Amino acid sequence: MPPEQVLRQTRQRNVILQELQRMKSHPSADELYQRVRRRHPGLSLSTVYRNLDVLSEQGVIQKLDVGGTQRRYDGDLSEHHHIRCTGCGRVDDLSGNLPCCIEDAFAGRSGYKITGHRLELTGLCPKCRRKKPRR
Amino acid sequence: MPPEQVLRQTRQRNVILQELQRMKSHPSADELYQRVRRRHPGLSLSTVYRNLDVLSEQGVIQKLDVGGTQRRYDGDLSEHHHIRCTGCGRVDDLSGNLPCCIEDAFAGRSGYKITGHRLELTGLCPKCRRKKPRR
DNA sequence: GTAATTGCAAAAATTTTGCAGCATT
DNA sequence: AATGCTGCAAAATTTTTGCAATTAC
Repeated sequence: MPPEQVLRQTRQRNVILQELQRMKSHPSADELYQRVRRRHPGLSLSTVYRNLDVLSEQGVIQKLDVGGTQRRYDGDLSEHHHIRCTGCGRVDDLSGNLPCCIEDAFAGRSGYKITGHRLELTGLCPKCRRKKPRR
Repeated sequence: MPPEQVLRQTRQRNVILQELQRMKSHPSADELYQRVRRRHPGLSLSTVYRNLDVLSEQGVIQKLDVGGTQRRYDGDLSEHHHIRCTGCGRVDDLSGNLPCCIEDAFAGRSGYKITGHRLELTGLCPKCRRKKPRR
């Protein structure tokens, strides 16, 4: 087991974290970079990336599963949801649909006109369950 | 309004679609490309991309929202879900959580050990609702 | 014949990495 | 002093685009 790296406090890290926490939206690395830059001109984009990685590893922020790495395609148009294994990244289908009362309950106050929903469960698939009892 | 482009049948398009529909997983463009290549060596990756675009525009397949374009980050760790506007791409938060009976109902037969879930609703935000009454 | 489609190569966009110097502990 | 962090530049990855030739309709 690695000796559990200790995070240091740097101006860059602080500004990045502050700015992210204050933004209501869910910015991409570059959007955040543009913002942070105003308060800290010298800062580089790779520092933003590196900090977002570290901070999400530590559970201080979260990397949304939406966006990033490769886009995925599905040839099956029937209503179904997905379950993604956090161990190996494999994605399986879940049949069935969300009761629409749930949809309504969430959306009621948002002002949106709802057109669809997607539920993604995360977990460990049977294979990874066996492999890593920890985590 | 553009004159509604007519899709043609090409060997490439057919193979790409067939292969995607037959795969149980949710491949990325490149994974699909590697596969399709075996049956159709000359085919190029850009053709795969272009077809995936066209086919999903036509609603023949779906582009999963997971992955692609830019990764997004969230400084808010509390349990909440998101609603994404299909008009302008804006993402808002929805507070509240999914009753865990729902989680169980979906996951029961999957063999996964569930660790989390993410619900993403899609719709038109108030602004886009006003702008485009159509679509 | 017309317009959609393809392959290729080049470009764009996004993310990761190597490295030398700097900063925090 | 030790090692984590930063900036920069370069590389790697993923996706898009221009263009001339080909193909479906």
